[in-house]
Amino acid sequence: MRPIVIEANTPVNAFLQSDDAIYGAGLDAFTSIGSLGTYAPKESLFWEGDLAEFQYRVVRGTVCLYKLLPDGRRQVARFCHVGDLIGLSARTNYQYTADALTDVTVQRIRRAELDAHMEDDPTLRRGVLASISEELNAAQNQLLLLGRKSASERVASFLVTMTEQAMRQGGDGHSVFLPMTRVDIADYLGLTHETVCRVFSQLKAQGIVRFSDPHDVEISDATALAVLADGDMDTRLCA
Amino acid sequence: MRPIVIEANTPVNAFLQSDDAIYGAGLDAFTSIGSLGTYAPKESLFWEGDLAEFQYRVVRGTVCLYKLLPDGRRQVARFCHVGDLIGLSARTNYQYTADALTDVTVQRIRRAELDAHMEDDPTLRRGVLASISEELNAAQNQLLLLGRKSASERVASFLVTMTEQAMRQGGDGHSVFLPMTRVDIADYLGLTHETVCRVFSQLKAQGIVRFSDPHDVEISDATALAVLADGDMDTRLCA
DNA sequence: CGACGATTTGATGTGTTTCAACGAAGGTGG
DNA sequence: CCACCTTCGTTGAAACACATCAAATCGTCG
Repeated sequence: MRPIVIEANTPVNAFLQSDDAIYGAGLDAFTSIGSLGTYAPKESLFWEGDLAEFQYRVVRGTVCLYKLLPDGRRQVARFCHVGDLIGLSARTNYQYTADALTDVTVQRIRRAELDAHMEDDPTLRRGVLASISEELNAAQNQLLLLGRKSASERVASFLVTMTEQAMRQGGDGHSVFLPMTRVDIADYLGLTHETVCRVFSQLKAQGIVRFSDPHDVEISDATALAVLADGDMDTRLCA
Repeated sequence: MRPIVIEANTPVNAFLQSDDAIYGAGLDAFTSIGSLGTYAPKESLFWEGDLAEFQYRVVRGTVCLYKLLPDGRRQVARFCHVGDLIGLSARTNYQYTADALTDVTVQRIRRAELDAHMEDDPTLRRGVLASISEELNAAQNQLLLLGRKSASERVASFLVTMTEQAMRQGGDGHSVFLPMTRVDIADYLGLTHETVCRVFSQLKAQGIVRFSDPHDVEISDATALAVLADGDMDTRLCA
């Protein structure tokens, strides 16, 4: 049973990113009318069921969105990185909890304000629609992962996705930082943290990845990883 | 290995619904500018990877959206019922395949046309945004199901969802028609068809459901089903 | 009537979970 | 500054839920 406690005094994973790495076409409204907020690791931006007053855009750090079952089982729906929007929904209440994994900076904007701006700004509208539709896309890929992939395939897919993410933020595609814990990864992949560990160890033994420490992966064989992830070769990650 | 074949001559599950059961606020554009299309069971509306020329709205019948892995493993992302929109995405290509499960009627609208209408019609915009955001919501609930629920919980959740769906279409909440096969259900729930069968049999043995035939469930104990689905009592289905 | 697909049930196998133990790192308090 | 404690990560052994393999039944259609 995972305790539902907010603790502010935890090890801070240095995961700084330059502001110029922010992307997201047509989402300037967040910059111009949003207010900045900062959160320490393990702080919650909001809880599932809360009135959805704000919508967010990540400026720095990583946020984890998840749902809980009554008995404490947890499913992470998404890790949000720089540029991602959080809290878009037609519902009046948040449908998941959002926790900061690292030191996080967000632009916060009131729903009503965003809605008003969207009425006037076709570019913003398209940006928001594109963002939510990409989110849906990612969720559907995750359905395939959770419903049909083996443990190794899930972990490999996760590493491929994290690598792509890192490259969008200017990474070289070889060294990737994982801001989340093994438990977070497990709850994202529908596994236990022990299984995630074991697969990481297998991948190390096969010479596909190397860990300088638990949060720093080096991708030694991106092709092998991509094949493992999909049973398929057509990927943008081939060495 | 599931053969990728379109067959038009298959048993037709009578799943007629009156047109007045159609819902969806602000989506009249589909009615006014869309053209009607009909599909026989097992016919495909489109394939994953196809150029996404049209967007669809279901008028009659049930459509099944799914993704395949290279080795044939399948994950059903969604069953689309009357009123649901299909093919909304910022991508230029479809991200999944869409098959008719029953005789299906859809309103078909060209992407460019829908986009143009959305520029002019705030109500349509809100309707589309609400639809896609509900779709995202459903997908996130399915992530929790696939990542963290047991076989019995998955099947119970499925029956609860199907019952709610039937009630939105005017059903009484006791008798529910399941247009899909056991394999479809299994591929939706991340199980095998044998496991789905066994859980159905357990539920029958526990007096929670009754089957007059494999496609017609009678929900005898909606409360028990809801508890099984979530380990929780707060549901709209309680007898 | 015979063939085929869908459903159901049984027997067996296995991938992942569960339970357990240990080590490393970091923060806290004496 | 050091002992203590907690969290996180890792690995091993055992248990289990579900998958796999197999076979029988049923309904439908040609």
